[in-house]
Amino acid sequence: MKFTHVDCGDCPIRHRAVCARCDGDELDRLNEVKYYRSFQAGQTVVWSGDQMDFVASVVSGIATLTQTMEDGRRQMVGLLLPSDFVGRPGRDTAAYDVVATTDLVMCCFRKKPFEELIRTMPNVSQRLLEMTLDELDAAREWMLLLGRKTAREKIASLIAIIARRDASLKLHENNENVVVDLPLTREAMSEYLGLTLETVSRQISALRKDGIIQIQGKRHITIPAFDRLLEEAADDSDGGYLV
Amino acid sequence: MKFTHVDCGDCPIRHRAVCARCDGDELDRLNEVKYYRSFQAGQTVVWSGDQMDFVASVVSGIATLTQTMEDGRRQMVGLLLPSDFVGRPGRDTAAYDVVATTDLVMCCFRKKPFEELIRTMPNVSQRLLEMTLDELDAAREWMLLLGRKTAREKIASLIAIIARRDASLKLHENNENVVVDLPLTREAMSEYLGLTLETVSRQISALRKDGIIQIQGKRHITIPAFDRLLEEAADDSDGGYLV
DNA sequence: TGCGTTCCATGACCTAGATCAACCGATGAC
DNA sequence: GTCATCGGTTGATCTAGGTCATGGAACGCA
Repeated sequence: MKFTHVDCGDCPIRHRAVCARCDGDELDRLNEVKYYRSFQAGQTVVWSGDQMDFVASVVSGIATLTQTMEDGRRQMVGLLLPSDFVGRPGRDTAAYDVVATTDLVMCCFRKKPFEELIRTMPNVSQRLLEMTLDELDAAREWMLLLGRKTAREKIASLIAIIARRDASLKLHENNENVVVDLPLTREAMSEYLGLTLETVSRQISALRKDGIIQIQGKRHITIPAFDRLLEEAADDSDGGYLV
Repeated sequence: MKFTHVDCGDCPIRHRAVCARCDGDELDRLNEVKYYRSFQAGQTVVWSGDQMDFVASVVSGIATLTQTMEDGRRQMVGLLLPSDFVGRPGRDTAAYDVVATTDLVMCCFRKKPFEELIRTMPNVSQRLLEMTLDELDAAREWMLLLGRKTAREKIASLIAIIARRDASLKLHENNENVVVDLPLTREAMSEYLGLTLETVSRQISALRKDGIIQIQGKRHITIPAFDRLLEEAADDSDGGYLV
């Protein structure tokens, strides 16, 4: 068994997802059940409770997983950035609303045959286990945020999380003047953080007034000193620094 | 390859954990790296950041996973009941404090050889994937609770969750007079729910005054009508009913 | 028998964040 | 060119839950 790092067939990105360690034969089998789908910003990929006959990884764009209560209260429970994986082998209805917040391209795998591949390709099931464990860690970090952080800390944490995720693409010298484009509306942020959108808006303004962040337009943020943002986030996780 | 449901060697329970589908040979290999550990109530299994050279499943008793911030704020991120699994293949330091809240017996597997078994025994890695996905679902339900539920709803949800978990052992006719023994102190409940222990105490009193629950002693609870508790919990998940 | 300690309940008060409301600029349809 | 909509900001006010403080029951222990 070869262990090579290769792209997933003709996917435009090197998936963190399902095939990082598969060899040629295995990729052929994955490719057989693979197809692409595109969604426009705002479009719903699936509604909670609906049939979901595929699993997928994000190629480009951003999507959210959201839970809704009967009276309309909403809580985001997952944020899908490029290379993230959605879908649950072994379940055939979606447990959450999946919504594209920007234009979105997903690399989908038909569920039934994919489940068969998991059974017969240990590389795929191990990769999936690793990714799921990572997501569980992220969910638990998020639980700390929801349960114990103040509004200001929540905002600072969110900005730091997003900055870290797309920082892997860019280079920053000395963690100064890090630039982020928020991919979420104030409302989506409030659903992420368990706040109202007014509180989100106010706290962003407060961070700006205190010089922690600078804002150009509504979504474009410059962070003069990333360390100071992390202090505001009360973020003692060691993965604190970019790059 | 046989697929049989067997106990894990001489474990006193049928693990939901790692070996539900393994056959004789595979169980032998699991047994080679297996050992038991007991802990007293209150004892710490591992501290966050410490070496953790095993993974384990709970045989009896209850343990909690908790994250602590630098200033002492604490958030529980996992509640381990019998048959639950702890430990992260592929990491060698614990990410959370693991504390026994009652006397606890764990069935441990030495990490290094266990990781090897995952690589070579697809049954084990698939079982682990299923369990991790279940935990991720639970974590996301928990996020909804932390982010959007009121104190009263949080308490009702917690009681319902615990009732459901140990209800699988007992029989209830018609979901009436369900009995639960809370395995947690008021403080531990507050760490679970993202509240203070005073609020927990007050809300439990309120549910008692409103006839949703009855209390004998401090921890023993009778639920006259489980449906009414679920309404209080604002719990629209379909797994709502016992049994 | 008295004395800590642990766990829990409840009262008095305060504050962070929710709620309600007004307003602004950009965009796009007709 | 006007009007409606969407995303965002900010102000005024309210309240759920936090904070601080007191007391009480159960338990172990010398």
